[in-house]
Amino acid sequence: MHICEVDYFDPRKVASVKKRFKPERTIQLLAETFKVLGDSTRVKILFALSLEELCVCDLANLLGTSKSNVSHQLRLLRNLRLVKYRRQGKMVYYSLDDDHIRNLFKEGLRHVEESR
Amino acid sequence: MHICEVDYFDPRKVASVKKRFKPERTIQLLAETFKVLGDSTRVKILFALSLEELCVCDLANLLGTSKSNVSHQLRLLRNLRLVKYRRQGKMVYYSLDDDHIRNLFKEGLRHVEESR
DNA sequence: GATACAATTGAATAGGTGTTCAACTGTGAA
DNA sequence: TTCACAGTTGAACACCTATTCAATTGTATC
Repeated sequence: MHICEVDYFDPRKVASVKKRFKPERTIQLLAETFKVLGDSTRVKILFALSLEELCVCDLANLLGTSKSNVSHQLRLLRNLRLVKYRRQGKMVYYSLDDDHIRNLFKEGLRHVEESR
Repeated sequence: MHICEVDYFDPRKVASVKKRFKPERTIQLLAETFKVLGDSTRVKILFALSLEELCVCDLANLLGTSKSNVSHQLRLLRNLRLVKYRRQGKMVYYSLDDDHIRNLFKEGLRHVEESR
């Protein structure tokens, strides 16, 4: 055990971990991605979009909330490229951006469904 | 296209999605799990623990923050059973609870590292 | 043009969250 | 029992976020 000005810790371990650490930017992006998934309204939106392409009105009706709210949440999801959209007339149809997010979702579901 | 009191939407699609929806409790748990992953301090802690078993002091030194802060974050991670710990003398050693969380992490990393 | 309406946007606000500080617990050693 | 210190806890505070409301934009139809 080694000493430091304030506290005891294991500098060998700490150095070894530090060496293998991901760059700050990667950590940041990862946290932001998880954060945007960390809200039940957005989880519902993403789950719905994993089943069908839907418009804002469909989503609002499905979730029992306002179009405005859905639109706000979709903007966050768009910013992190988790969903994509296409315009058809007055409607805007949303869907998942790729299979990555689908896998992330599936892995998360497995975690919460298998434990307890 | 069908009409509803307030807005236009597709009741066939909406009903189909509704039928296949996960229970509210599952959605909630999934959102909570993602939410706890959605903070860079906690991401760092989890990434570090995915490499080595570490004590609170090690983590505080590694992240350049206080033991108090690390301890607070670890409590959140403990509550969702993402990390486990063992006491050895005065020290408490933390590690990832299982491989689930490791996979979730890996999937998230793949997402942010591959895109752009 | 004017109207209808899906969707977006900005402001406002109530409630939530991360970090710090100080006090406290629990364990081992003297 | 007393001390040292790793770790935890609670309160406080500044900051962030989800939702609502009102106003606006964009597209199609009349």
